Amino acid sequence: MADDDTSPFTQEEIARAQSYRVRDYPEGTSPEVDALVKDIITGFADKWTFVILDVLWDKGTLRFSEIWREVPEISQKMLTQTLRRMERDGLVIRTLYPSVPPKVEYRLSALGLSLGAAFCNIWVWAIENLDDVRKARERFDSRDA
Amino acid sequence: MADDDTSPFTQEEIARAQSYRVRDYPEGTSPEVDALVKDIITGFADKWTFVILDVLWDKGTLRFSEIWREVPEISQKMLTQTLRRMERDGLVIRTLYPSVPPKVEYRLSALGLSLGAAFCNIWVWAIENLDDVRKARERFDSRDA
DNA sequence: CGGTATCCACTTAGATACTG
DNA sequence: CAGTATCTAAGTGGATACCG
Repeated sequence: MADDDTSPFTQEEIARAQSYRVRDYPEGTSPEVDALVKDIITGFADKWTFVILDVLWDKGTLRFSEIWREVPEISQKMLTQTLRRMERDGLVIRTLYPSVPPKVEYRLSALGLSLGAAFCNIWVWAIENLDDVRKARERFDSRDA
Repeated sequence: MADDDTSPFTQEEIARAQSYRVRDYPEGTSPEVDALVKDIITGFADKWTFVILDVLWDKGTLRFSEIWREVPEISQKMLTQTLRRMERDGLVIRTLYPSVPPKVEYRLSALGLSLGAAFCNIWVWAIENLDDVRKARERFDSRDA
């Protein structure tokens, strides 16, 4: 949003909003980079990626079954799929111990760790604004009661 | 992740990751709050919400058709749906001018603005780590060539 | 202009069965 | 244990037509 005085927000609101933000956008991003970035973001804007990132952030290194225990609502298929995609994107490191039965461990890479840190702000936002969202929903839903 | 010395990351990697993060989690979140927060997050972890949040952040106040012009790939149905949900969640403010033909303007609420600020970090992360992700993908894809 | 309603193609994800 | 393969139910989103 432009930082001129057409802003519909008070200084206080803006300051509060900015408290969730660390850095400014880099200058002069090309439309091409823009598109790629949007691609990456929308690719990661996935329910399970979010949850698994959170779990690995909290617990460190986990086996496949241990992750599953932390997130029982996920199906085995989706867990495998999500982990595979995160591995492909360089977010998690998969270590296979060739024993019988096999043992596979997952942990965040440095890249995944940094993405987790970025997501932290969203998490904090959600906690701090949970009530406002709830109230907004109630207000909206009771408008046509 | 636990901050003990079992961490698989170097101090530098951790410092770098933390540069995307503003605040720590609040202490002692209950499992109940946890679930609600996860709900909100996964509810917002949606492709179009992300894009529209970005557009309104950049442009300020826009009419329905103006948003659509900024995001031509979206269908009218999804645009309406997404905007409606964002309005319900208190993220955007919808102003209807009862003229003929009707004119409807959308802008971020203070709540939406603060969520946008939080998402800013993800955006910055994507820009700065675009290349690493691309390389990781190439490496992964060429492993079984 | 800014929607809503309907229909339909396609994707997605859960359940189940099987395997190295 | 940690997957893969297959089938199917449900959900999602696009196209189209129409409306205040």
